[in-house]
Amino acid sequence: MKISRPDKVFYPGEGLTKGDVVEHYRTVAPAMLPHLRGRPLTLRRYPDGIEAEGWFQKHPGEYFPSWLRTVRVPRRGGGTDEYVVCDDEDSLLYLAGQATVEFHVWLSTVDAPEKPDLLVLDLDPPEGTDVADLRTAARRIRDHYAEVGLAAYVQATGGRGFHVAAPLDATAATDVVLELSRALADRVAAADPDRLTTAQRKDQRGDRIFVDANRNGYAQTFVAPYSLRARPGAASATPLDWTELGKAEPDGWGPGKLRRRLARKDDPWRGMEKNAGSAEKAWEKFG
DNA sequence: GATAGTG
DNA sequence: CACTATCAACGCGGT
DNA sequence: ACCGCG
Ligand SMILES: [Mn+2]
Ligand SMILES: [Mn+2]
Repeated sequence: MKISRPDKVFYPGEGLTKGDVVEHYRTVAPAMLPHLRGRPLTLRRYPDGIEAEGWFQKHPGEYFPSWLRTVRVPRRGGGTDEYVVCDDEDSLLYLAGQATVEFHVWLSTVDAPEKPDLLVLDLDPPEGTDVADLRTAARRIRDHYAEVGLAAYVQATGGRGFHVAAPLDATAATDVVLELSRALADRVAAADPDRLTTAQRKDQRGDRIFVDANRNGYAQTFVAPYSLRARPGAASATPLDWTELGKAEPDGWGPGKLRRRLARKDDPWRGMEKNAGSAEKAWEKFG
C-alpha cells in the first residue's frame, strides 16, 4: 500500500505522523478487522491533521479504487445509499492512507442491514464527571443486560466515555432493538436519576451522564474497536475485560500502551457473536 | 486527499 | 507550474 | 422543514 506524505504530522501534541496512523492500523488489524467485516462504515478524515478541518464521510469517493468493497443499502425515507465496507487489511490501510483517523461502524451487517447484531448503550459524561461514576454506570448497564438475557461487553471509547455492547442474533428489526435499548437506558437512568439521564437535549441533562441509546437507530454507528480517536493523546477505542474496568480511563490507551496490550492479550471482544442473545426474548424478560 | 479550474 | 476552490453524513424526536 | 444532538 502506497502512502502519500507519511511524514505529515497528524497529532502535533504527540508528534505522531500520518505514517504512524497507518502503522497503528497495520498493528491492530488482526484484532480490529473482525469488528469491521461486513459493516457499512463512516469514516472520519483529517487530511491536515486532527487540529485542522475534518469531516464525516459515509459514501465512497468517486476516485476510490474499484477493489475497495462498496455496498448499496436502503436509505430511511426511500432510495439507497452507497457505503464503504472494510473486510481486509489492504482496505484498512488504504482508508488510513486517505487520512481516515476514526472508523465508525454500523450495528448491523450488509447481509441484513435492518437486523442489528449488536445493541450498544453509550455513556456520555459532561465535563468534570468522576470516572468512578462512569464505571458504576457501565456495570449497572451490564447487570440490566444480564436480567434480560443479554451478554455485555465494554470498551473504553478513547474519548470521554464507555460503550456497553450486547451481541444479538440479528432476528429482530432495527426499530425493535432501538425501542429495547431505550427501555434499558430509561430503566438504568431511572435507578440513579441524580447521576444519569436519557434526555437528548443538553439543557435538560444538568450535570448528569447521558445514557445514549440513539446509536441503535438505523444507519447509526459507534466507534469501532481499536479505532484511533482524533483527539489529543491519540487514544484508541479499546475493548476491556470487566475486571479491568475498575482501573480503566476512557482515553487510557494511547498507541504505545495499546500496542503492548495487544502483544500480551487477546481481544476481549473476540468471539462475542457466540454469545448472541435475542432482542425479542429480552423484551419478554424486560416485563 | 483528490480533482478541476485559473493565472 | 503554483495556487485556489470545492467536495466529502445520517437518523430521530421535537417544534 | 428546520433544529439539536451524537
Ligand atoms: Mn487538503
Ligand atoms: Mn459517546
